[in-house]
Formats: sequence, C-alpha cells, structure tokens
Amino acid sequence: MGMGRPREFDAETALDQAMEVFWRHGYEGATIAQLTEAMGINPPSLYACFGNKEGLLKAALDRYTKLRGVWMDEVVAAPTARDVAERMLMGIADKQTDPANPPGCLLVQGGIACGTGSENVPFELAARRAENEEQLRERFVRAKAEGDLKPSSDPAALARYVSAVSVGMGVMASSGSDREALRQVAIVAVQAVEAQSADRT
Amino acid sequence: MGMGRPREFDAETALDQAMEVFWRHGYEGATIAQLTEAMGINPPSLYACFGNKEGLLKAALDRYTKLRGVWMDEVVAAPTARDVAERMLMGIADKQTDPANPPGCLLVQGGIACGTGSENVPFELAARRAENEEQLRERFVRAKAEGDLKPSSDPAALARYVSAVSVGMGVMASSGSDREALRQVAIVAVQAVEAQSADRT
DNA sequence: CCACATCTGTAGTGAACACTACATATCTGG
DNA sequence: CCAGATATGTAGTGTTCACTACAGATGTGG
Repeated sequence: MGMGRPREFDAETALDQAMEVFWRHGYEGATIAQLTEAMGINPPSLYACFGNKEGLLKAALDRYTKLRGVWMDEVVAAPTARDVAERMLMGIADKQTDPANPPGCLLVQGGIACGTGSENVPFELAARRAENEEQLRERFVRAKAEGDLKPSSDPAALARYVSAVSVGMGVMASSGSDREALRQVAIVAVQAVEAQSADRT
Repeated sequence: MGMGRPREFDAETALDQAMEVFWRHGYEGATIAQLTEAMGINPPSLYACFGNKEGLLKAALDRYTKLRGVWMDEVVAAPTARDVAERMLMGIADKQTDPANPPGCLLVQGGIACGTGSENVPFELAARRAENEEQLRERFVRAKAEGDLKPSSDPAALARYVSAVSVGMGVMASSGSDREALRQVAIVAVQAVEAQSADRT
C-alpha cells in the first residue's frame, strides 16, 4: 500500500496567505476564489487539507494566536500592571498599523457579525479574544497580590478594560486611523490603569 | 395625471425593522429575504422606496444616528468632561445590553469588513462614528477652555479615547458580555478622563 | 513494474444571493 | 368614468457562492 502523491505546497505558508485574506476581508467577505489564489492552490487541495472554509479560518486563527501568544508573553513580563498595559496598548497601536499586515486585528476584523450558517464564527473569535483577556487578568491578579495595584482595584475589570480598548483600537485601525491616533488612545488609556496603581514610595 | 397608488406601509416603521436586522446580522449577513420579511413588504416595494440594499442601510443609519443624536446631546450637556465620559460610557453599557435591541452598536455590528462590492460600507459606518467623536471633541475643547480639563490635556485624544472604548464595548456586547461587565469597563475608563481633569478646589 | 493511495487541475454542482419584468391593483386629475 | 401614474405580488433573472466529481498525475510498498 503506497503513501500516495505528496502535497506540493507548504501548509504553513499557505495558511499565512489565507490569514491575510481573512484579516483584510473578514470571514464572509473572503471568497474561496480569493483564498485559493492567495494560497497558490486549487479548491480541492484546500478542502483536502482544511476540511472547509470554517476549518481554514480556525487553522488561520490558531496560527495567528500562536504568533500573538509569543508577544503576549513579553507583554505580561513587564514589571508593573501599568507597564503591562502600556506595553500592550502601545504595541497594539504599532502592530495594528504595521504596513506589513492588513490594518486592525484579525480577531476583530475577521467577523463581528455573520450570516446564516456562520453564526458561530463571531463566537469563535470572541473565544480567542477571551484567552488574551484571561492572560491579562491573571497578570493583574498577581500585580494586586504584589501590592502593585491598589487593594481596592478589580483585576478582572482592569483586564476587561484593557481588552476592550484593544478591540476598539482594532476597529479604528481597520477604518483608517493612523499610528499616531492609536498611540494617543493608548497613552490616555494607560492612565486609567495608573489610577489603580499603588503610589510609588 | 393622477398621483398613483399610495404606499401601503409606513416607511419609518419598516426602517425600524430593517435597522434591527442590520444590527443583528451585519450588512452582508442580512439578506433581502430577511429584510423584506421583517419589514412586512415584498422586494419591489423595498427597491422602489430605498433604491437598493445599500440605500436601505444608509436610511437605517440615518434613523439610528438621528435617535442617537438626541441622546448624545444629553451626554455632552453634562457639567464636566468627566461627567460627560461617565454619562456616555455608562449609558452605552446600558443601551448596548438593552434587551429591546440587538446587543452592541449598529455602527460596529453593521460591518467592520465587507466583501467585493460593499467595500465602502465599513467607511460609511466609520464616518458616522467619527461624527460622534467630533461632538465629544468639541465638548472637551470647551472643557479645557473652562479650566475643567488640565492645560496639558489633549481634547482630541480624549475624544478618540472615549470613542475607542465605546466601540470596544460594542464588540464585547455583541459577543455576549453582560451589562455588569460593560459597566466595569466604563467605570475604569472614566478614570483616565478623571486623570486629565483639573483638581476640584 | 504493478497495485494502491494520495494529491492536483478542470470543470462543473446545486443553492442562495441581490435584484427585476410584468401583470394587476389602487389611487388622483379632468 | 376614464387616462395616467405609482404601488404591489408573483415569479422569475443572471451571478456568485461554497463545495465536489472525476480523471489524470505522482508518489510508495511489494
């Protein structure tokens, strides 16, 4: 029994191309024709490898969040809650306006609303965003335990807040806001975290 | 020359129904079949009255922003910049989780990304959001002139910030966050505006 | 070199979509 | 009551979509 004809394309490279298409056009806005052209393959290869359009999206999301996870680890490694927020939001301002990628964030741009048959795509994206928020929350819980955040502060609320600002910045970026505008938002946003921080002595 | 057969449906009532469909499913997710059913009319009546799907969206947006404008006037009537931000963000937390409407905000839920032939829809939505931001900006400029905001503050950046938080809350609401979660975000967010406010003497 | 398994390209499939032709119905002005 | 004008309901139109049948190509194990 032979092992069959080998695949002629690299799955990860193809995924990167697919990710960019979803990122730029959203889940429903991206067509199979656009995806296959960007990936340099034909539809049967796509379906053999990823199952269907939603399977391809999930694979692209896995890749996106994996790359993103490395960066998030650096973010939460900042010494204080305030620095975590600053590193996160200023980093997002830069990343979401990086000309190497489509503007905004795949987890937002990918789809807030979808039509019949794709209703679970928005929830899939929300679940990925929730992972980021959870990582922030744990970091802020630690910050509170360390006395970095005030005893009156609410780590979960802070994490939700930073996450909400990130998402808002993503929408702004996708609709044309430039890097400077996003940085201004980040700078203001950090001050709310600063207000929850214990005084330096 | 007669005036023709009169319309059998009320345009504003029909628009309210269409608005809800766009709000819940987004521009591309909403189908003409869903829209006509919700509006209680048939496709030819829709096209005779609104031109096409995009014309219907714009009419629905006009109605949405008109209703919203009344509320925004109340928001900017608050005595201080901090109170403006609080009234705005706490109000949004409530409005975006009002069971009488779909969750989130039509200006966000309507469409962040759209496919071929609808690329201008996201920009149309962004333009409407920009109107809100401009109204906030003018209010914050006044607050700075009145000494309510610190001389070092940047009214435009503050307005962008509040607008960004609003959008982020809209995305959260549409993906299942409850009222309490949004209120927590609002409470934290207001503290950034407070940090830009002059000390009360 | 042959049986078999997997991939690839061509060329479609049925379904859903936005939109409309057309006949009919209901109004106004004369 | 008639002519013109506009609205309505039925029943489509062509297009685009995600997805796939099929035949040929390319590999492995015996």
